[in-house]
Amino acid sequence: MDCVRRRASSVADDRLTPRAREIVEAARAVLEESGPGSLTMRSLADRLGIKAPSLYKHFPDKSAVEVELIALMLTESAEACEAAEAATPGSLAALTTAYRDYALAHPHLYRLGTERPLPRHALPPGLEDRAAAPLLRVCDGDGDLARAAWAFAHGMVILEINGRFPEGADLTGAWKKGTEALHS
Amino acid sequence: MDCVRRRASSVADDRLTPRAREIVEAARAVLEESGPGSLTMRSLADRLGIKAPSLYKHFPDKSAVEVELIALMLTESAEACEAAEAATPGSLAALTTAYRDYALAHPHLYRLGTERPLPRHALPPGLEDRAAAPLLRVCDGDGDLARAAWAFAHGMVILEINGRFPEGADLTGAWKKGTEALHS
DNA sequence: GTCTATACCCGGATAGAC
DNA sequence: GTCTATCCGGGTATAGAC
Repeated sequence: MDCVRRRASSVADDRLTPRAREIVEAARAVLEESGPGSLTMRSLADRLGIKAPSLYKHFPDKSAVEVELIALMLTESAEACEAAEAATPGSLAALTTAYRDYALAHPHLYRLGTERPLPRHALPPGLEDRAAAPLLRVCDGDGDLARAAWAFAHGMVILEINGRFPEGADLTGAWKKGTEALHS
Repeated sequence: MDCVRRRASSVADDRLTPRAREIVEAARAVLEESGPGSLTMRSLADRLGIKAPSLYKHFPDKSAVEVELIALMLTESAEACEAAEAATPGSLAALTTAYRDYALAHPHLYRLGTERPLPRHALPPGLEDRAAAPLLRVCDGDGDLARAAWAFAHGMVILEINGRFPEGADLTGAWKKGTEALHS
């Protein structure tokens, strides 16, 4: 199967022209540095050294750019989970740790990719399943358990990103308790 | 202690003038009907039959209105959980069910109350603790477990609100699995 | 406590020249 | 593929009269 070598692309592959890929990378940089409220067509153009109207030669509208960012996040977090699974097969703890680390390293991107319904029709085929697969394998195909574990991990991550836990609370205990309870 | 009877206020108590309370109730209605993007000072004024600038006689700015909405959400969800605890003491399932029901009945309000850091300085004293107390009691004072259970419940709720689970997936199985695993 | 008028800023997006 | 010029809408918020 290694004839189908998978590229560790920083931005989704053939779906985009080279220039469009550069734009998405710039959008990602703006988003991660300054948050979603600062990602505008103007700020994006500024970072690229062009004017905002030029962007519309490459994307029909802003939401098309955002879709690519969402696809990017899903791909990267799937890759992170696949790597964790490869390193420590069958471990829910390894998976949740990888998931947490990725999300906290890219909070704005993670949020963008989870705060709205998936634009399924516009995503690369199979991406959603790919992102879900490692967790489902760890749960031995138990979809209910996998969803519960996902909810736990997402809840922990997003509550932390949103600053909802008290002050400097140490959350490793909560991660441990939850992961062990759902264990697998 | 019943000399300190607690009112089942629809909007936070003495913190606000009667007119300000009406404004918050209108804001709640707009938010729940049309979503956060539609809650503007203009739309809020429209619903009240006044002009937007008049609102600034009652609130210094828009965020002050939002703080009241957040306080409202926390109070109501705490009340829902307290009622569930009173009806079925010691049951995590009863608690998560009440939490879920409240959140899904008021998705926009719930989201507003969880998507950003708590404005702790502006909230009624003790409200955050009150909201956390029932879950902490069910977890026998185990803070790590309580946080894990909260993350699970919030994750389930917010992923459902955000339309992230596949199509018409039945989630009761996942709720059951997660609640039993964290059991208490 | 409400009004009118208005300032101010910012966003997405289009037309048409080069 | 980029530009300039521009439109259009929408938001928060203030000043000052009544």
